[in-house]
Amino acid sequence: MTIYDIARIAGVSASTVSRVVNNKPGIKEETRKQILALLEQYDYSPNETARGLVNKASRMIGILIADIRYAHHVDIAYYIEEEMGKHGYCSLILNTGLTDDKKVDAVKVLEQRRVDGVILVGSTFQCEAVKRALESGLSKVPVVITNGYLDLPNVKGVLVDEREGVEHCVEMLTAKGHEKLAFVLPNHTPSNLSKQQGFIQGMEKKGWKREGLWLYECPTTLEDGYAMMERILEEHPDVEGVIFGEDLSAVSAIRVLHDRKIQVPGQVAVMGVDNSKYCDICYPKLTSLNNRLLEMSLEAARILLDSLEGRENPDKIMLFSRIVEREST
Amino acid sequence: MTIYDIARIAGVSASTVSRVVNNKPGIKEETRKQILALLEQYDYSPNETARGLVNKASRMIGILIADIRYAHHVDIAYYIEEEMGKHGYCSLILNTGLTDDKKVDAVKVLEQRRVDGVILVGSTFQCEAVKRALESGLSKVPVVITNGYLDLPNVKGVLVDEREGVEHCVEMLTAKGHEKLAFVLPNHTPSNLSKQQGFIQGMEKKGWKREGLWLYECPTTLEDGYAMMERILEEHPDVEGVIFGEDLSAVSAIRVLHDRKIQVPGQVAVMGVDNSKYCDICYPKLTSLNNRLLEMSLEAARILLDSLEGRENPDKIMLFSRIVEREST
DNA sequence: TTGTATGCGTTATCAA
DNA sequence: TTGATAACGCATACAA
Repeated sequence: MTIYDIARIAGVSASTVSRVVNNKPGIKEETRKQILALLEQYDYSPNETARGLVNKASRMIGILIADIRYAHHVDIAYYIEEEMGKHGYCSLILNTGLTDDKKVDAVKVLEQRRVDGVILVGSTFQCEAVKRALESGLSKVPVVITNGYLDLPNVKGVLVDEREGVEHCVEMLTAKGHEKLAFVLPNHTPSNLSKQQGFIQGMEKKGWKREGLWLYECPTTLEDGYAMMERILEEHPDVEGVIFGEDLSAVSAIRVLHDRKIQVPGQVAVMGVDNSKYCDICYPKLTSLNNRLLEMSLEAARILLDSLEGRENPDKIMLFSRIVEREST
Repeated sequence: MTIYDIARIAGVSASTVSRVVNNKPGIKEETRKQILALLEQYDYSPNETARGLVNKASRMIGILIADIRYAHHVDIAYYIEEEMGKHGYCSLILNTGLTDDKKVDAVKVLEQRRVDGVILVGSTFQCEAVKRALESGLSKVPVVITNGYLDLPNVKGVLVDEREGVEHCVEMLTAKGHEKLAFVLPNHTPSNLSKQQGFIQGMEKKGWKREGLWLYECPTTLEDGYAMMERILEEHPDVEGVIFGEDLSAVSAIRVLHDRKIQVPGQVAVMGVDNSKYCDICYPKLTSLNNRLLEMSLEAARILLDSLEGRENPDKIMLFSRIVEREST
């Protein structure tokens, strides 16, 4: 059923039907009613593809995300999809993984689909490869990156001061008497590296030497988190607190301590980052740095909508993280 | 940059460029090379919207999901997106919530977008409203529903025998000496109701009367799960086991028992359904009925691809659930 | 091997 | 208030 079909049945031209469909003025009330009835009767549904072609707007946005299965990522995707949906935009969600080539491929897909805007979820997209891909293919559409920044005229960033946040974590733990701390770095994203930076600076303020700090690296899985905590305990049996760069491995670490009958937080305090659902599920409940991912995603959607509708916004917006204390500290 | 632009620069016609772009035969090797170079040089990217219009195929599929934030839903969406992406299809993921009108709206959106196929995630879409919406708008495209079935010529279903699965849970628990069991029903989806049915039948086999069974209802949240378990303990202090229709509330229940120093599974055994990530995060780890959501989603994607590419498949495919024992039973 | 013409379903411009 | 016509970018049948 196209506007031509409807037009033929109604005995009018296609443009008249189009006007009715789009609620344009300048149509006699009588014909409008008649056509509206026909539209209803034949269950007419406008072809968005054709609209997109002539309007040069797909009313779709792209959401690039390393892996939507991470609890904090999925929340972001959910809220963005919901918010954009309210404004008539569909979301094309692409899981890219962490490798450059797949991220670039995903940008190409969005380019072919002629999305009207893009949201990059996570600082992993703050990299040269993505920057170049955006420059070549998507330099004309607004882009928002959460938890990162790309120096491109069409890209805006929503950031969280995770560096400072983790520094506060160090302060809080030492204030509670946990002085011998370790930090566990997840993937090498700019965001994670800045968390590590915060740890280093926090410890230096307490008089520790940079070289002597207990810095570790560990992938974002339960299994790796478990092995990580075991290793820390082996290498530093006197450890008094561990800050993990994300929640999932921290959750496993808690379990290690529990299995070994090491008091949490009595003997060893544990913290995560992301303030995800996992924090309330493990035992004891995990204290975590709330890096405001929810607010960040809503901000990102808002900024993208602003750009899409011609409203101005600053290039960078900064949110402040805060510690959510639970039972593990 | 369109094929016309490239054609003009190359001094050929647009159809020649189109043929090169689509790797069609019947082009002199020399011109092909020349155009390929130009395509590369000018960073040509075919407009999928225009292609979709002429090909009458969007190469997009729709994924309808009540709420992608549920751990088991997001896994499904992830695997479907990945699998379809490999075959050149983009996924339009829409969160519909549980109300009929929003589900119907989502179907309309997919209709307007002229998706080539649809996957409905979860038995919540097995309802009259969705059925009618599909009939009116999407009767021409293949649809696959996971964990449910709709009697429509273009709809195929992938099902899991959760009824039988929960019946086995009852058997297992009673075999371990937990005889006084309660069941907690999440939302009233067909899937959840069949789990409850399995519980009832399992208990009846053990000689219980249907009327005396301890049946409860509880939304899928940590808070509600906590209150639920408290209520069960209050009303039935002699309870020996609880089967929750999904994992999240079960996780909270475990915490209640732990807080009250009630041994799990010594005094009270707890089970969930979905075998989600949550099971490994809580303490003690949660035994859960694996309803094979991962395999189901891959099957759904495979069936949809088969339909899209003209291969036949049975209308229903049944998978069998199995219990994954952890520490809570 | 290549080009011309047409159509996909819309919206928009201009004329009536 | 309405209609004819031309785009939008591409693929394809047919002609050359």
